[in-house]
Amino acid sequence: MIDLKQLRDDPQKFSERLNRRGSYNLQPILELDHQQRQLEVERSQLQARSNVIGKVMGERIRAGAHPQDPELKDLREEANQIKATLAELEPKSKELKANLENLLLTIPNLPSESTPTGKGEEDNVEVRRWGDEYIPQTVNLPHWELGEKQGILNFERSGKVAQSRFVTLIGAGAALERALIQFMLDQQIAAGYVEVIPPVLINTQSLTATGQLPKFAEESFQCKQDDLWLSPTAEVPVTNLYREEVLAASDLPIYHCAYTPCFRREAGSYGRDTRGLIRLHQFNKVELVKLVHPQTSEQEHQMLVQNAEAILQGLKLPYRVIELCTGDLGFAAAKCYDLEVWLPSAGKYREISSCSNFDDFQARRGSIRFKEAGQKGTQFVHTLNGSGLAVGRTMAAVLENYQQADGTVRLPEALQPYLGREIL
RNA sequence: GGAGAGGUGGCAGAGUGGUCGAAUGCACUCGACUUGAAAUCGAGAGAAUCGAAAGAUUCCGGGGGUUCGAAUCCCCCCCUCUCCGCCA
Repeated sequence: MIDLKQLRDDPQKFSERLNRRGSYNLQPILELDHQQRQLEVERSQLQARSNVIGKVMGERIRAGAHPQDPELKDLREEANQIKATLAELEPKSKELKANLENLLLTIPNLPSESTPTGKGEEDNVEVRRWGDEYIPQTVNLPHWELGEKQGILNFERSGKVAQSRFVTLIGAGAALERALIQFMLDQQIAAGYVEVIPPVLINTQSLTATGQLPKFAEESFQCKQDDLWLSPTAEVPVTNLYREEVLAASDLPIYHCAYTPCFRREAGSYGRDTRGLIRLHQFNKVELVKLVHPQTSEQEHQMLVQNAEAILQGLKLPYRVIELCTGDLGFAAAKCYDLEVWLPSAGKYREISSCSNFDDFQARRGSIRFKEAGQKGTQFVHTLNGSGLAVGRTMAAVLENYQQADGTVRLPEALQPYLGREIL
């Protein structure tokens, strides 16, 4: 959530920053805010008088006054008047507040100063490339053909069990998936992340806090009977572990890694990536989540990206780092780097990790605060997260980049100990 | 699913209609004592909103109600715990 106070104090500057993303009309928010505050002044003055009356009557009665005394009767009548007026004001005030809140929830985060300005994908900036020398020189089978040929991936039967865009991993395929997960977790735990296995059914409040709701409801699977949703990413449950908490400054930074299945409806992606492991309704991911002191969040973000890169480097998979421009930035993000792995079947780099800094946007929506010892008041933490990595896409990259002329796959050295073999 | 108990400040835990934003303990801050620390003693200190400030309002799981006045009484919902049932 954006900071209403900041918006109010300097609407001009605020909308300039926001409009680097696209065009947003903040006028209705400012107007509602103004009305709401006026009403609030009126309401609180009446309430103050009512409180005084209550206090006075209490004192009199305890001092032995009779409730039927004329003086008390007058007070009681005045209080009843006030109560009637308040009863008219309150529904209005509630409605204003709700409308304001609903509007605020649809405004995306401000891009950070350093985020490049641009309209869309084409304006993203390549930051660096790694591992050109590992790009295969020969033309190989796409991973889904290879996987089906080897009998380690099965899409057809998965469609029977669920729908299209689901996969079943079989034999060495399942083992490879587990090995990748284990490898990723081992690396991230060594890098200082504390592993968690969170719920993957999550409530509406949690999705609202991290920014998936209310705007992107059609992206998630919902269990309507229970107000629960299937987690689209571990970002949601892990960040929400700390929702509505006041942490001690000394608790920060908090680093978590989490392996979870992720579920996405992929509404509106008909016809895109219809084959293979690239775009599924259910996939596995190892996620990195950080809650940090605002002063450190920029460095923490750089480190987070490096932690994700370390997995690709460990697997010797060629990749590049892209910084997203303002137009391509996710709803809640202030700054974001994507890691894109080389995918021979596509002849291009494909996203395999997205590492975002949300500043205090999610923390404000979820009320995740911290307190500096000895200081008054609280501050919002900064939240960050990134994939470390998307497991299915990593498997696709391994199968394609490590394919040999005879149709076998020579496993990356880092994975060999996990699988107890060199060739797949 | 059935029966019972409970949800109070960062944490623990009192409080059953009026001066309760709330005792007490822990943790926290400042001061004294000490070479320093610990221990001890004294003082301070909840959060949010509006306000330049003084101050005002709100907050005792959530929502409604009774009352001049609700943490406290009534209704609904959610959550946690215990027992029973079922189940991996």
